[in-house]
Amino acid sequence: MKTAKAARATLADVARLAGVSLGSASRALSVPGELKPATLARVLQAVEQLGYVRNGAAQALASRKTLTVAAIFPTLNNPIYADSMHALQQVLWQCGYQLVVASHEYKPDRESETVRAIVERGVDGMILVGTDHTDAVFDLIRQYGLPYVLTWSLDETRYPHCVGFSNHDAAYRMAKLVIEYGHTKIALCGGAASGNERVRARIAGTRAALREAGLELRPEWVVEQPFSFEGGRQAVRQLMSGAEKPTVIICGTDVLAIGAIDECRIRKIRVPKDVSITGFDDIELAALANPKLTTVRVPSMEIGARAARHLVALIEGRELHAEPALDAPLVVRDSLHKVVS
Amino acid sequence: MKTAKAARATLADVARLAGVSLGSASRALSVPGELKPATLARVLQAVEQLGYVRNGAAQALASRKTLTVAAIFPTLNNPIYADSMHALQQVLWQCGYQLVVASHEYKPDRESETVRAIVERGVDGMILVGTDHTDAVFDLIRQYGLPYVLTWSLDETRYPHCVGFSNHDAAYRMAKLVIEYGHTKIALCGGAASGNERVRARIAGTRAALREAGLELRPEWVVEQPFSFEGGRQAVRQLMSGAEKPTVIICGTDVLAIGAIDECRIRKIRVPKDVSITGFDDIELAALANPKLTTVRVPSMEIGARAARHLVALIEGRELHAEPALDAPLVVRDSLHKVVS
DNA sequence: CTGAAAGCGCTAACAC
DNA sequence: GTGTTAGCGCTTTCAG
Repeated sequence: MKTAKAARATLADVARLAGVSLGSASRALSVPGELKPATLARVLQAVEQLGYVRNGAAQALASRKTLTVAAIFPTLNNPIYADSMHALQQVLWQCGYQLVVASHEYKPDRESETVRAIVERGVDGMILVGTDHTDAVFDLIRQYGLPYVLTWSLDETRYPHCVGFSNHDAAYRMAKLVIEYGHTKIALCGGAASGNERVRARIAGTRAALREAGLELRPEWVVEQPFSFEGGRQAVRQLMSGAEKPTVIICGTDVLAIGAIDECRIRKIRVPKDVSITGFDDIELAALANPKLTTVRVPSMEIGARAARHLVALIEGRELHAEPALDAPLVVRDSLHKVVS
Repeated sequence: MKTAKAARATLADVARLAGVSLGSASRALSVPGELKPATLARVLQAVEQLGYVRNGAAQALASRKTLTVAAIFPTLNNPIYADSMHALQQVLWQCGYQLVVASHEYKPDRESETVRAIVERGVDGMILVGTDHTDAVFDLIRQYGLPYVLTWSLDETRYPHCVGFSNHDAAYRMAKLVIEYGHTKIALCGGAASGNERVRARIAGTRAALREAGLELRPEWVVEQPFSFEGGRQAVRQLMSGAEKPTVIICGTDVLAIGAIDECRIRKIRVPKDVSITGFDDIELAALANPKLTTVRVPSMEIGARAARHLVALIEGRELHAEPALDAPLVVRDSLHKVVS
């Protein structure tokens, strides 16, 4: 075993020990095919002997490649993003890239600061969630010609490198189903719409379906809550305390929906008997909730995996088959009931 | 707005525009206090005008600091790790560090490959989960004097930079409670013990409590399953199909426990009436399960936050108050019943 | 307080 | 094939 304190060996050390030039040593590691087997072997042997490990900073500086990409998520512990990041990282690893992650907690300012810090540190590409970002964010990325892909959404943008689905359409289909089940007293619980085209698109999709059915959302039945169990609870308190109560609450995310269900349980409001509740995301929890959640299945993992592959292709200048819009099918379970009248 | 194609401005460009030397420009960004306000202002103004952004690779190469740390988790989408990573990232961001993440999917080989790739890419420090790692991992890290902190566990190590709790003790306390509730027919469902001192310590803690009570684990009631809902389901199938059945299944994680509960529901085995089930982790889901899970509360977020602070202190050579063992209290809910005999 | 200059460790022409 | 030689963009002595 090597002594701990030894300064990290450099490629020059390797070259010296192997009795070859710096250039050959470098080539041995990057384009081994271009070396005579004998010299290659000597370099490799020296590498082994010295326990040589490349210096990424030097490599990045000289080659202008960091072999690193960044992903910025709203938050890292939301299961949908955790799943997506997991898939993302797996694919990047296969492609030989490292993953830097950050989160902005839904604060636009934090996002641009984060992008700046990351561009500064150096990455070859970037993955962002959603299509709605501040000018500061786009300016920073474009100014350096950094390849980037937008995820989760196809709404409100014409940028070609998007990996996602139509939130509008998914919400539209869910609302259609709700209406088909006979509901007319419909409430909506979403998150903050500002800087988030996904919630806007979902609300718009819902509205579109209602409009077609000649229905309308009452302003007092549209509530905006943070994306948390508590947010869902709060929504129920607000929505189910008035004189007239909705027969269904369409929630913008499963987390909200599950919080809402739990609050109903506490208040002895039966779901879906007294009020139906729908979600969006289809996190694992959705199938374990009681009642099981009727929701929209968002392919988080696939988004991550595809985004990774697409970004790497962009970075490496490979041919890009355009990404197809992903499916986000309705998952009909138990939390949405037909209205009996 | 600057033209998109412009090559990234360098510090030399800034210096030239500001009419100062490269050195002064550099100092303006790193030690602004040592500059005459007037020159500082000129540099800053040039930076602004050029839209200058530091080149991290060059900075890292020259300063031998990457301002980046890596965290390697078993998997990124397990909620306990996602929570921990979230807290970790938040604190690192405050400290001015970026976070590189990777996962090894519980494969020892993948872990060492990952560590190697990360050391190569360059980080100032590293966070690992658990104390049990292959020699390859420790050699790699120590050879370069890379600061590192171990998390989640205090068991089976004497390394001073650990942020975690005693899994042995927590499991011991849970088993004590189970015994106190009158159970004697006790089954255990854990994950793979190899390369994972947390599951070993939990099993050992459980055994210790049983031994004190003159009880013993029957080999056929100790099952090893992957950490997934399906693993928990499988455990129930295995454990509850024999002639004699346990009255309680102590699960090594909440995910396992919730899978087990769900399988019981499907098979009409009442929990906790027919069989009690306990978990470990206290993920959000634990309180939403039906019945609510009796479990051990693992402070995932605090582990992340403390690990980040500790690692940064290590990197920056600051004084290190030793980290205290964290609390992992029992959370008594509904899934564990007293045995009525 | 500021300028000059020597690298940091590696890649990528370019010759041989 | 392999060696030589410029840099990559920044930090950091060392003078002044």
